[in-house]
Amino acid sequence: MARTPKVVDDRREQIIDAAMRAFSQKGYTRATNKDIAREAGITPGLIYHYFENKEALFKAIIESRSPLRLLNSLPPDILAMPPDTFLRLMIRQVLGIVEEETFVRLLRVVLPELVYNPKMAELITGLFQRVFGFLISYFAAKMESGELRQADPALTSQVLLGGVMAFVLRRQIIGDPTALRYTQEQIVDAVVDTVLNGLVPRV
Amino acid sequence: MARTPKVVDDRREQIIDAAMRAFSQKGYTRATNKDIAREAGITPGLIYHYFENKEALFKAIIESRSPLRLLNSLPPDILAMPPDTFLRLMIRQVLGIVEEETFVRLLRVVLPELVYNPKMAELITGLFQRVFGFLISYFAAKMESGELRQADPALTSQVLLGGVMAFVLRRQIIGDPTALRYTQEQIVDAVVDTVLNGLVPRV
DNA sequence: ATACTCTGATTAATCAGTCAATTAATTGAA
DNA sequence: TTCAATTAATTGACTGATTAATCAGAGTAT
Repeated sequence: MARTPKVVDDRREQIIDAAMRAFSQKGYTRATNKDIAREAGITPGLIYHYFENKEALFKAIIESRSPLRLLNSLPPDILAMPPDTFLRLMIRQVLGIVEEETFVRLLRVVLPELVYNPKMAELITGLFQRVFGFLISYFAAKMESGELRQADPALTSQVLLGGVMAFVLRRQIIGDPTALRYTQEQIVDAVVDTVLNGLVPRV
Repeated sequence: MARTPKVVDDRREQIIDAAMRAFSQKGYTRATNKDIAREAGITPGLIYHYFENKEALFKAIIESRSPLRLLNSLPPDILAMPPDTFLRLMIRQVLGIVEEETFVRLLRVVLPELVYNPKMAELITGLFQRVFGFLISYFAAKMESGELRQADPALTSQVLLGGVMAFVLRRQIIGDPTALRYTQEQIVDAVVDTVLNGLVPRV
């Protein structure tokens, strides 16, 4: 029996979804075409009707599932907000998106590949550049205006976002129960509070 | 011709080194026994004289190359030091070890495996637990004594070490040139300064 | 009819692991 | 000191299993 009559219209999307699940569980090399096909409810041969080869399928995942809404989903007047409000909003937003199941799955696919694949590394570098650029220009403006004290905006951004990202890795990739005990709100509070007020007591 | 007369005494170590290089370049699955053998200057068959199988070789890498000297290499009286001195010393030490070629190579081997292998994740969880435990007890003590203000020591530790680790990942795994522009000393300064003094101006 | 979708059998290549054969080092008996 | 016997290290050819990719033809819609 061949094609079950239009069970799914968009086979391409369906295969991408299946591949994402397979890759995120087993990794690119270990996930076989058979795995992907089983996950998508099709036969291995069909994959090659929609994708040139396995690598093209991988690239399609990255391109079609990249989290570009990250910055666009922030309110437009955010740059004028005071640091406390801005950072809370920004980090809450980042944490929310980045800990979504979809993104975590993408992370699990990309992270291992990142290690061996310079092309992938460049891609991620570019993505970071945009997020950091946004934060850096905010910090620079607020340090200029005196709302924040003078410091290297780039280093500061790295420490801030790095702190968040490392938390996400420990929670979602390592699955460390200690790190999973906290709510996203607690994490936002801790990061913002630490970075803004510092640990040294204020007199 | 068979065995070249005692060119190397410790074949086992030699194979572990070769495997580490091969795995860190291609990844566990993609690196073949042939690759490892070529890297070690031997033939594939010999690997099985020293290791039961490929997985056992992988485990041997993890066990024999784990960075346990990390905490032991700190001065014994460090816990009594004031926060500024302590953190500088601690972070400089961590950064120094963690950005060594050996450790970076290990990181490249472990990180991808971490994503799919729960056993590996548990192992890393345990390792983190020890490092964090050390930092947490220090923070707790200093918050108690009033040298640092009250906060959740665990969250604070995570933000601090997370900030450093994320920096390392961006530099050594992604190889982002922007992040590589900084010296280790600059990173130490930025992290310590931000976390201790905060970004809000002191009046 | 025609064009598109899909299957499943097949192919060619790769790779982890095995094994018999070979060589080097070690031992110890004379 | 000599050298035959023994033990250990090493090779490289081989196997059996797996897998990415191909393809001819079957099924379906228009």
